[in-house]
Amino acid sequence: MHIDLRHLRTIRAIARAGGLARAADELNITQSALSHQMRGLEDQAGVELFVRRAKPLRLSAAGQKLLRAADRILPEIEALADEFRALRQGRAGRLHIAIECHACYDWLFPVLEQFRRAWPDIDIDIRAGFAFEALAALRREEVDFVITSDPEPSTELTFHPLFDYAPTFVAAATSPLAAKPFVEAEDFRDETLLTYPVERARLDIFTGLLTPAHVEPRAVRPVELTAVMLMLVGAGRGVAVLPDWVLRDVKRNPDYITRPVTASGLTRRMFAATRAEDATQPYMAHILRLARSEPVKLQR
Amino acid sequence: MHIDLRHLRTIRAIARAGGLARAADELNITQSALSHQMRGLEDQAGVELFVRRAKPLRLSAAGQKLLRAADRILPEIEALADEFRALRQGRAGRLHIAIECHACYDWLFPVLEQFRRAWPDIDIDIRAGFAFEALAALRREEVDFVITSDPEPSTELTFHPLFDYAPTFVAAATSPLAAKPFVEAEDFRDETLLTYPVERARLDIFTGLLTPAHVEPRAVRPVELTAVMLMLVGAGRGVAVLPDWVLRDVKRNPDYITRPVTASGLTRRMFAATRAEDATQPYMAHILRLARSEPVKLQR
DNA sequence: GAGAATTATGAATTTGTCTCATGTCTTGCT
DNA sequence: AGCAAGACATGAGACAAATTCATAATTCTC
Repeated sequence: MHIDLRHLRTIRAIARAGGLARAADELNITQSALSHQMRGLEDQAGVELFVRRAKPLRLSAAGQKLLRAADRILPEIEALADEFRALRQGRAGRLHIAIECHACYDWLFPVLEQFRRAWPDIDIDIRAGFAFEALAALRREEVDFVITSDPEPSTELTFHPLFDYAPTFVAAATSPLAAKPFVEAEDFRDETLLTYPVERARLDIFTGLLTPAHVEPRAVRPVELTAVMLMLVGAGRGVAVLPDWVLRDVKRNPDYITRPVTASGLTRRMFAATRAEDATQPYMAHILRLARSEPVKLQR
Repeated sequence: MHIDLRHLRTIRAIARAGGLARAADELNITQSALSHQMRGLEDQAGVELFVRRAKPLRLSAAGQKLLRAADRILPEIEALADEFRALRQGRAGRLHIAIECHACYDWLFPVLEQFRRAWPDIDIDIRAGFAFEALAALRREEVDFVITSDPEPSTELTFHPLFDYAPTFVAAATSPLAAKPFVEAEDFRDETLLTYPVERARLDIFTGLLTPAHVEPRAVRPVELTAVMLMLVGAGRGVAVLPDWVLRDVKRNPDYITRPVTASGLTRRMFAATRAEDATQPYMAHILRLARSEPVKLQR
């Protein structure tokens, strides 16, 4: 059977207008077309849709079933069209985020909380960016927003600078290194270094200091969670290098000391990557604005 | 926007099959057609429906919305088609009944109760047939089944004989007429006659006796309900002529007497009228069978 | 029962959908 | 890295279907 949305619209118009002629007017087609159309459906379905004998035209049992179906289905189609419109206008959309940076959860959650309120129709999700190549996933549209500190030149992707941060050394207050105004590569030789469990190429302390200096810490211990890492540091079980914003609370804690890495301090820049085509979306502009301002508050 | 059920079926097949080519196979259509089709909707709606860059093909945000809509809407269409099929096969249908005969409720309700159980998909309704021309309404398909004792020749309508009944005189046991073996026209001259509030042409006692004999009762008092009528008769406030099946209980009640009307008794035949086209429907056959057997039980 | 209004019908036209042939892109293999 | 295989895109033409136009047939109203 070949029921079609057109038939639903037509039966609805006929019921509303109370006749083919008026309904045709309403739908901006000829009365003839409606007659043919309904006739076609009647033939296909093998049922009478309305009682032709009587004026005003009345719907038959089958016609009423059709009408009820129309009243249920057409609004759904309308809603779908609205959703598409919203998508096209950028009111709705998808924002699946991949973070290559463990410590970024700290500022990302507050950012998303604000964003969610402003853009209720955007579908938000976060995918831990450690199991896969985040930028490749971005290119393949598996995610839409990647937080990374390693931009790579690309015409397809846009890298939006978010903020600068200083990978900062943190140790227990009892550490001998507390005596130094800053730490340097050699200082790590006898330390247990606590890091997130990712490849060294994505760890600031290795890319920015230890790898160029060819220094290997006494031990490198992977730790998943920032809070656990800080706990271990406080207990003197190791030292760590973390973004400054993570250490905001720790700086005021007498159990810890924080020191710049090298005399001048390391400086890194955090980026958000999007596909170039998406970069103009209003909601992208908004989350970028939030992702620039929110972490800075944490750094102060 | 020109969303169509075809698009819903297609997106569903694509999601199920995991690609245009396989989906095309499933729908018995070329891959090219699907490509064109989806492209057309994308152009119209101004949204991307799936991520083409990656294999296996994945639905975009918009595509997923479309798919969800399809999963909600297509089953409704299926259900509608099923209903049409039921209507065509005569499993479903409408049985709106008009009765011109007040006393017929007595047997009609038990009949409908049985019928309802056998044909749950038939839409049953009763419309008191007093306010309008029942047979005209039948012709105009405002009702589907008319209970009447006045058939009129028609090619369009079919009159199915149901059963014969005897309009029977009933009075209080204290009535002087109790002495007579039957009543005749002259006996009404000094009586208050209780009747249903309908035109005389539809009252058996007038059409069958009083009008031909040119006898006018002392008074004619309209009463709506059969039970009330019998109560008034029992109290000696009037006499009535009612179908025999209504008087089944009264016959065994010493407060009442019942007598044939005229020496030979009146005999009338009850009919059910349907449109000729409907007469072959299986459910019509069923209700006719019930309407023939049930009243006879009441008459015994 | 004539006129007005409404629906039905048939042929022609327009519109839209599908297929065919082929191009382009992605991917997986060596 | 290059090539073959698989999968989607594209354009032109064939085909089907929906619509229109013109007109006939109903039904209702006065």
